[in-house]
Amino acid sequence: MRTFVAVVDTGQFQDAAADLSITQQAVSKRIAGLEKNLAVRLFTRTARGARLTIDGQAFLPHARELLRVAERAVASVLPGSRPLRVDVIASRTAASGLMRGFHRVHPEIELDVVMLFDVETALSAIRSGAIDASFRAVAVPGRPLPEDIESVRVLDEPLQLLTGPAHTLAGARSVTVAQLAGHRIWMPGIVPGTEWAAYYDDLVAEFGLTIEATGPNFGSDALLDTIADTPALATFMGEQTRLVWPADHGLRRIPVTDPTPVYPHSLLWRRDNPHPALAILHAHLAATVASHDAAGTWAPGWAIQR
Amino acid sequence: MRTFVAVVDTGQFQDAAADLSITQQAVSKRIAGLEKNLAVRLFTRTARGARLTIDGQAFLPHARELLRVAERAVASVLPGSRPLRVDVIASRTAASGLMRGFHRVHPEIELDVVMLFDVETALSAIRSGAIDASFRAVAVPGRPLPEDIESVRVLDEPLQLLTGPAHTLAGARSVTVAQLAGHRIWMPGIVPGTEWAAYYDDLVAEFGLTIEATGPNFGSDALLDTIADTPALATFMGEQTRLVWPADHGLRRIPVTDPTPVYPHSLLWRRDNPHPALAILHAHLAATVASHDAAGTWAPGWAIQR
DNA sequence: GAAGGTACACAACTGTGAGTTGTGCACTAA
DNA sequence: TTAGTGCACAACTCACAGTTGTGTACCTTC
Repeated sequence: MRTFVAVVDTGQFQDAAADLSITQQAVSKRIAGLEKNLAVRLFTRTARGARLTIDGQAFLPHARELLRVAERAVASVLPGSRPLRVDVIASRTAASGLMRGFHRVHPEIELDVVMLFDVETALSAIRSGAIDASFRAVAVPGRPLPEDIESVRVLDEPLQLLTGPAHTLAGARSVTVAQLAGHRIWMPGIVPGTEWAAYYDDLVAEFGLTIEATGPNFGSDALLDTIADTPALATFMGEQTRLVWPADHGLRRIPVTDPTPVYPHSLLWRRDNPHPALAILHAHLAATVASHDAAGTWAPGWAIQR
Repeated sequence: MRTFVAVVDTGQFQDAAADLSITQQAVSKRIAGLEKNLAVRLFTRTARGARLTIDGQAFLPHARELLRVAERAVASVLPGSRPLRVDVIASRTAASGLMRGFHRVHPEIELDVVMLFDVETALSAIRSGAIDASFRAVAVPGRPLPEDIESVRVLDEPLQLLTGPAHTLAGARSVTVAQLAGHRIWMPGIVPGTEWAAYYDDLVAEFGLTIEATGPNFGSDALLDTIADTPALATFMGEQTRLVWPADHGLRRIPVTDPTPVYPHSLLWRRDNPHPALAILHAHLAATVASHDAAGTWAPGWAIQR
């Protein structure tokens, strides 16, 4: 591809060869090989160089695009000034929504979004420099943030109840936390020891809910399937979580009140991380993000910032 | 890249090897080579397979994108069902605007836009099947359309006068064609024998204008530069042509009236071309395109459809 | 804790093919 | 014609991708 583009840019096999520091014959072979693979003639050879055929013209923008993508791919892991690498707690949560908003405002900043296992993994990744920032809930009891990690609370995401159409509460406009006592709430895939587990442990302890956090996570499809079909089962879901689900399947999202449980997202990063885009990310979040610990909401005591 | 993605998808070197019909050792070598080139570890090897490192996670979407682009690149020249290939008379004209509009409405249709030399080249390319359709002005005198080529007039693009800030007409809200007599109008890069030349020949003959079509085309930058700096010089430009030019440079676009010269764009295609997207393109253009030969406009006699 | 199984890495070997040099041919310009 | 330019073909070399064979680490099972 690089050779093809070089020939297009120079207009000659010979000059392209010089650019690539190989012989003209090698360029000839590469182009011939490419043409053979594609079963198409890319250049018309003349005595004054090479001109693109129509197939070559059609191929050219794709070739350039390929080189661009390849360059970005390499840049994504380049130890030097690689794209800003941000860990989000899960796709389709408020955190990735925040990152989408950031990308809209700053499309020039290259981003790589990854998803790590838990806050511990995220912290060691931040400390090692493997990632630049993480959206997580802090600080889980018994795990104070290290000295060199900074954090700022950026968003409280209200939890909603998700039920199937046959659930007792399916018709409610909203439910109070007290009303949820006695109902089975299913949160599969919550791994003990993670911040999710700590969050729901506190929620259970505070309001006497029945949360079944057991069972493997077979993916959100399986979860939603079960919720839709089981009248006695409900689950919690972030307000901003986008369901990938046929709209008419009868799933109901019901706001929870008195108080509204919110999941506290903080941005974590290493104080001495020199990545220029990191400061822009703080500034963006500080400017765009709603207030937290609002009246009528509940978050675990360890997350409340004094 | 394909190997990397295969390992990610299967979670194991062995299964990836089976997918690719090579040995596990070859996969190991390929991944090791990729990691060496990138100077980064992509997988953590465990006794139950391979898991992505953080660098690997960041790299993965780029790798997938690269494969997608590569596939599209091959498809762009695939003799079978390749993307619809359309020739436009020049970028930044109404024709490419039409194609952008078509792409907005039908993003699922793969397009390749090329620019051929003149209507003759376009016609032979259409007949040979190298391209599927072409936006051109027809029918130039002495060159009737072949029997097997169909055409439909799709757009009349009004010409505007483009002047520098010091030009006599720079302050005018609009000018009549009669007012242009005696002014120097410069259209470099118009090659004799092309449909552009035929168009301007007719325009000159009809209204007694002075059009200097001589001189090589050094690109639109050079043209605009000269126009901006030369008080006695102006040029024509399509109303929908987008200038890539600092807005404050003082260039003036002045509508021309009594009558408004319009450049007649037709869509040409081979009657028996079976490409499914071609019919969609006709239908789209028929539905969205404004009327032509409107009152108060002028087009060459050979272009008027009876 | 020993035995067996799984999964990846290393070593040695082989063959393809990318690159090289050398040359030929087609076209252009003087 | 003649000289010059530009790409293709031929023969050769060697690097390396892929193969077989083997080693090692780790997990599972009894």
